[in-house]
Amino acid sequence: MKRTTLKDLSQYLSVSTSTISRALLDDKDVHPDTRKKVLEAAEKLGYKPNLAAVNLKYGKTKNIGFVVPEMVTPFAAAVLSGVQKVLYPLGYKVIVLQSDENHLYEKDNLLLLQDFNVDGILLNLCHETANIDVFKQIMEAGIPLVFFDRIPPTSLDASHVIVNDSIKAALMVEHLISCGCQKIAHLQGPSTVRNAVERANGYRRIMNKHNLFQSQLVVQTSGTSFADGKSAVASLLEQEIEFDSIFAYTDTLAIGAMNYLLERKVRIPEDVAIASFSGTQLSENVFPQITTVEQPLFQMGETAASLLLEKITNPLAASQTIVLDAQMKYRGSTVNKNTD
Amino acid sequence: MKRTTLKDLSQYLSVSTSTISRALLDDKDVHPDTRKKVLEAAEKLGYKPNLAAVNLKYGKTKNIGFVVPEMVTPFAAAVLSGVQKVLYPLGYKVIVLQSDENHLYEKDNLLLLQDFNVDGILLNLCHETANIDVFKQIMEAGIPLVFFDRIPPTSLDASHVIVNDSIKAALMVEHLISCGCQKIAHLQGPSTVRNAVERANGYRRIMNKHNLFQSQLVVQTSGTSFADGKSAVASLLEQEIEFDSIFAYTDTLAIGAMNYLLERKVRIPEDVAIASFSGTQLSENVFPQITTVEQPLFQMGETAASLLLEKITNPLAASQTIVLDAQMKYRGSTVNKNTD
DNA sequence: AACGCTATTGGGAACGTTCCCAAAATGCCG
DNA sequence: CGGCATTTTGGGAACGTTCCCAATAGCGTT
Repeated sequence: MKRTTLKDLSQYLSVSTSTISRALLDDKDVHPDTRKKVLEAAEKLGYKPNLAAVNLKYGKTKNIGFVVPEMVTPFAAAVLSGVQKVLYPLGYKVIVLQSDENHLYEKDNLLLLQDFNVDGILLNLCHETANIDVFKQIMEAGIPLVFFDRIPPTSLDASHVIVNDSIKAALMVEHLISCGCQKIAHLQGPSTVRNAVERANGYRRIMNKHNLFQSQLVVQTSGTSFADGKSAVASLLEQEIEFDSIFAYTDTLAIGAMNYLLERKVRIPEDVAIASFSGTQLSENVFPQITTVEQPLFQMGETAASLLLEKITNPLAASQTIVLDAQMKYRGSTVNKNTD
Repeated sequence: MKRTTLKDLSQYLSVSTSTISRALLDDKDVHPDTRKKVLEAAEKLGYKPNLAAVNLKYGKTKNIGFVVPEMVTPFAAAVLSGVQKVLYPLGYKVIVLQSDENHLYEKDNLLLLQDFNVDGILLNLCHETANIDVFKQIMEAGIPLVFFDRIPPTSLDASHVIVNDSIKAALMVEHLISCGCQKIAHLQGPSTVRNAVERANGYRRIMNKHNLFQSQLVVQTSGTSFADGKSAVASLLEQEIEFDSIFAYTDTLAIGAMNYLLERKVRIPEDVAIASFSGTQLSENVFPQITTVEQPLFQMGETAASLLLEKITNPLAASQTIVLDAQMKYRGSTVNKNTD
């Protein structure tokens, strides 16, 4: 069961390991005949290079860390698919870690990846500022870091992939208004996340523009779970704050809120219209389907992976921030609100 | 920026690399004083062992493959958490691969992992029989394979983790009957998956027992997506087959079906009760919440990882099949069906 | 003081590659 | 056919560990 090594091939063919290595690596100066012989023998003996040895030699592990707050939501999974699409054909291995929306775990995860000696890290962070020191330390250790979706505030010298949150949030609020909504509640998400703030800014801008803004309509949640969405809308009801629609930071918040309302026989969208921002399949797999800003998640993964590769192959490459275009999806949770 | 190596420490302390290695590995015969010195120096110079070198030395990669049909459903994510819980503290790296419910991709993934020289593979397969040869070949190459959830039919010498599908499915059908259901449709899922067949068996047994079985009530879907659930229930409606409830192979099928019915103003559970089998968060995050057989997913991951570790540390360890206990969860999609 | 223990240390091979450098083989020219 | 350039090959160091084996130091015994 022992793996066949270069040495085995060398013995089998009575040719030095140097030549074999060259033949296998498609080196120019090796005789076509010997190359052919080598390739055949390799095939026959089932030779597979020992990656540990190669890694040792090159000083690279070909491991990439992928750290996300959670994976129970399809968000990270969709991004991961894009990442894998780019990275696997190149022989990279993607190591997935979940931080459980806890920056302490996030720190552990990052340090673990550093121990693993990964060639680079793709990160969707769970707290904007908590681990800045860790990010810095890792980058100083020569491990490139690329952020996607939720990025850190200070300008670390790292690449980022985001969407234009503020503008698309603004468009979504305009849409709600065009549906006849006036009292648009906003479930904002944690203030420790840049995204949430950006989207809230877009919301506020349009609400002000139409002279509809009321601070009490904005509910800040501590997380982004379904439960957070529920408790947010519950608090609105409890305080008897009137609202005819909801714009939520994520699909999960929106769905949590919607379910809470449906339990109370509130009609969607007739009584309350609902819109969100995210782009996971979730918004399509509930009833009614939720109007949302759909982010190009697969593309986000591809882009982040490409940026990381750039940094890996050339550590001096300039950092970039790529802004992807998200799409408006109008669905049952908002349209035809007033046709009853 | 160069990593500090044993040699650096050796030079710094004027002590041989052997001793340093011993001190770091907690070898018994090294003087306490020198050990202390070594540990301090290692700390000070930020020594991290080069895993590539260690792997080369030991002939292990400490990489584990985790291959699943998809990750957009929280199922695999929950199992993965359990796997990580067990494996990460031991220094293993988990490489995640998605097969997109396509056995050709599954094959590619497995071969990729073999190229990566992983120490073992955790696998939830997407087709029972298609890749048996690949499984065999990989196991013959000395890479242990542990199956969870969907396992292959023939008795490969591999460990498995499953739940008792048939019994729990039966219990669920009994529950539906106790809710007053008589015409229980079953969305079966692909016949190429053992699970689906087991659950269908449980269903059929109880239906027969109560003399309720009608073959037309069973719809076999080609996949397990939301869309499959929709089209399955659509075909029932189209054929004008009467049903007062649905028992679905997975949460996704159930939800797809439910949404389709809700769109058509069918009341859940009053007109049609719905039950499923899975245990993902999905069933709780729709309205009404879905009655389901909840599998212990985290535990499934832990168990599978432990079984794999056993095989890794002792290649001659006997294969085991561990059957976990799933829990019945009664929720709004079935209870109080007849209180209107 | 010589001896034999044990506790501690050092030297160096080995893991499987890659690649530099030198050696050998080949081809071509006059 | 000698000499030179060019193609092709081989030897062996290096990557950073671990661990076997040998060497040394320390210490108690007689």
